[in-house]
Amino acid sequence: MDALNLRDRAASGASAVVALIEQGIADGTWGPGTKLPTERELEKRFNVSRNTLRKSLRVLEEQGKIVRHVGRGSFVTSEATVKATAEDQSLTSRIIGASPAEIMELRLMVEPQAAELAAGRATAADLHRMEECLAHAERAQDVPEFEHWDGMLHVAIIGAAKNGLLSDVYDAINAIRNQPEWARLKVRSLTPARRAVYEDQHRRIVSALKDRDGDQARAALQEHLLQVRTNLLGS
Amino acid sequence: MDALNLRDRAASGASAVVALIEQGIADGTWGPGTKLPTERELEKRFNVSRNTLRKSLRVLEEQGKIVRHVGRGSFVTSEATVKATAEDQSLTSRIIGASPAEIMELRLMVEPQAAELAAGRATAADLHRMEECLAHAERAQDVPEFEHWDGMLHVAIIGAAKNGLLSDVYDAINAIRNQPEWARLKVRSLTPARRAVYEDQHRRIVSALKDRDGDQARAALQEHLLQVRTNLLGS
DNA sequence: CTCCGCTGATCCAATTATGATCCATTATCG
DNA sequence: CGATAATGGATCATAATTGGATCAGCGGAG
Repeated sequence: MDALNLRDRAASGASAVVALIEQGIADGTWGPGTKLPTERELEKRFNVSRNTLRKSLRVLEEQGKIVRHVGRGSFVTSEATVKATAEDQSLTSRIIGASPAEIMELRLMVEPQAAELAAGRATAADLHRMEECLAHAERAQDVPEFEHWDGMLHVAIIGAAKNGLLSDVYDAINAIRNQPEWARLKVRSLTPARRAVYEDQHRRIVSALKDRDGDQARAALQEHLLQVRTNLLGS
Repeated sequence: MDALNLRDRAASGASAVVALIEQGIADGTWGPGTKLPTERELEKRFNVSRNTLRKSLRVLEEQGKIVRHVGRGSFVTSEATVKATAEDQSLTSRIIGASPAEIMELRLMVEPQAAELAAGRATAADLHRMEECLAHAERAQDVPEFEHWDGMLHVAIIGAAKNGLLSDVYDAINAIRNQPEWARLKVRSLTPARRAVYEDQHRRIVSALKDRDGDQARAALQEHLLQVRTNLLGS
């Protein structure tokens, strides 16, 4: 089983291929007017059958993002990149238009201090919930599942700070974090080794909270987030 | 929130799973029209049998929160998504319901660190805007006018941190200045003596920013906010 | 003990993906 | 020009995926 096979990922299928190609157009891999690789090439690159690949290309063609000519190839429309970026910004602009760098910066501002507060305010139920998130995360079979419980843990920590407004704000941030684009970023950056590091850091954070050690909790969470940021965005 | 608690009482029931999935939809884990993991995936993730999982899904389907198609999968309803996004966008309205104590706590978390960032990122225009706010505030004839320029100054400082997401969040918090209840609280607490103290603190903050002294800026803003909190809420 | 809910297993039906084959059009080169 | 290769277009039988449904068994609550 090739781990890189799209086929055995949860998000496999034609729509996933559409997203990948859209991203390639958006990020400039295939600029305006350039020729895409041949279908028989893309089929191998994305590890899908040619039929599936062709279905994806048809979607992109109907969206006007590419044009196809028999015997010549498929080409990115000149306005496709404009469309793609405009779409991205309209879909995500409101609160969602934040860059991963901005999000991580905000999280680094808020979460460590929230952890410090949580150390003094967390109830037994809060701590227990965190333990459960830890357990679930460590039992997770794949990246999305791990991410799910990872997110829940952070939510639990924020919640333990007993500031409803803070929780609301964090929920808004979390909603951004769950955008597909951001998810892709996370999946790419989460190697098994890094996941092990995260689990260790998580344990340390929760441990500090259980010890009611605010300084330790703040430091541990800050260290964790700095690690996450480095892994996500590079140093 | 209690969903996780329910799970470990050896009674990991269908209702608990419903709550978990509802939360996943609410917090954006499974957002707009996205496809839920397959039943055989969710059954493993939540550690329940497929029958139980399916019972939960049926509840969610009857609530109109998801739709299911044989051979395709289960999808979050756009209606459910609207609810989720509505939650995001009504962040402002929820903030209005937040207590002054919560708001001040959040401001104390965010603003000092934002000031530290602003020290390194503020443009000449940013600093000039702050100076203007200072001048206007000191020339203010009454409390509401002073409050206006006071608020603008804080917005300017946040803006100088050059984090659009942070600015958005702060704008939402700041919107509360228009709320009658909050305004009344401020009017009561703003004596001439305190206003003089604020003006002095403001000057020190801006001065530190102009000196590019992040530590000083953070400390000054923190001191200021602690003072404000004390005046507003009592020690 | 009985009842109810959860489990694990099995089979079914709808949908999608696959792999192979052949066709139509265009590009390349002698 | 003409032959050949390359490329998109199309179809089909088969396999894999996924929700739908049922059933016997098990275990705790009443």
